[in-house]
Amino acid sequence: MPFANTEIPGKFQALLAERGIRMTEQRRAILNVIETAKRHLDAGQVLRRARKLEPSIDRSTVYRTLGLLKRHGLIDELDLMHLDGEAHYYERKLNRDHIHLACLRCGKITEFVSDLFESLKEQIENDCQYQIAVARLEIGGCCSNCRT
Amino acid sequence: MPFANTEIPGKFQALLAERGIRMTEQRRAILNVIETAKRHLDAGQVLRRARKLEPSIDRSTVYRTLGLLKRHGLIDELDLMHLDGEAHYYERKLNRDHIHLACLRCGKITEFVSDLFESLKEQIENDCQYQIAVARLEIGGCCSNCRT
DNA sequence: ATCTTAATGCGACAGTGTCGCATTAAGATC
DNA sequence: GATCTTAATGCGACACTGTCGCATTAAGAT
Repeated sequence: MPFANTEIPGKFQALLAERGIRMTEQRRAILNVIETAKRHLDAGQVLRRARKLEPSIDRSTVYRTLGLLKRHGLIDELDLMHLDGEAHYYERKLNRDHIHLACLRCGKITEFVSDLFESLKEQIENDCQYQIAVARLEIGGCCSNCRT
Repeated sequence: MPFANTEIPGKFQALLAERGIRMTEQRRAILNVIETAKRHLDAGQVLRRARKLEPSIDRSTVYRTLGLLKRHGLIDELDLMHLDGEAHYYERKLNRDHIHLACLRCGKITEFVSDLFESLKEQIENDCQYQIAVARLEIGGCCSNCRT
């Protein structure tokens, strides 16, 4: 998935094994797809790609696996301003939260990290007495390419 | 909708009239529902409430009207971390963007404004050369009530 | 009162995501 | 390696959201 690709492939598998979760051919295929994806994929795209590795995989297995990874905090679920239909997109969770900018004209997704974002989250935790589990900042607008 | 309820009821109707958009009984009912709502409503809830004022209203009219209001920048569409199903929630657009905090335990939605958020948006516009149309910051976590 | 055309209701549809249930296979145990 | 327990799978059915085309209705200008 986008951004620093410093993650070790197979990390998901190791992390799930640690927690005593069974590994199946289907899961291996799905994890592989997500770990090696270069862009944000929705559930349907994950299914189609995983089927190339393991043709028997069913739609519901993909949803169940995505749910599993979400519950274990290994992936984040995004809407990306619903640029294309109503599906959700998934990406590996990295050490640092990032902001998603979706160009409403060309559909390009840009990622951005910011210390200000980190400060804002801290402010919220303090001022609102909130314990943040997920923070999703999505921006829709017009990218520089589309304005020139 | 939540927050400072300083808006004049009927404002939507006036704004749409200004732009030469036809007013119908159905639209009046839907606008009324959204303008007087005290919490975030999804399309289905808007439909049910609007039907109490104008029983003939169809589902597709609600969707078309929500689309109209969105296109004219009068309402914002939210996901609220999909606390309940996959529907979208709608709220009157106010002068100032606010952050939505969704408690994953009790489902309570809290709203929060922050200068830091405004600065962050400025930073993004500058650093990324982006023209922001919509900025949606949604946070999932645990509210103070649920932790005591 | 007439006319144009935007807006509506209706029906059909595609897509996403969920669930129950019978079957299969992971991986622990011997 | 064979056996066993139970988690995971595939399948089918389902609910729900959101979209669209089309014939009909009614807004509001004339």
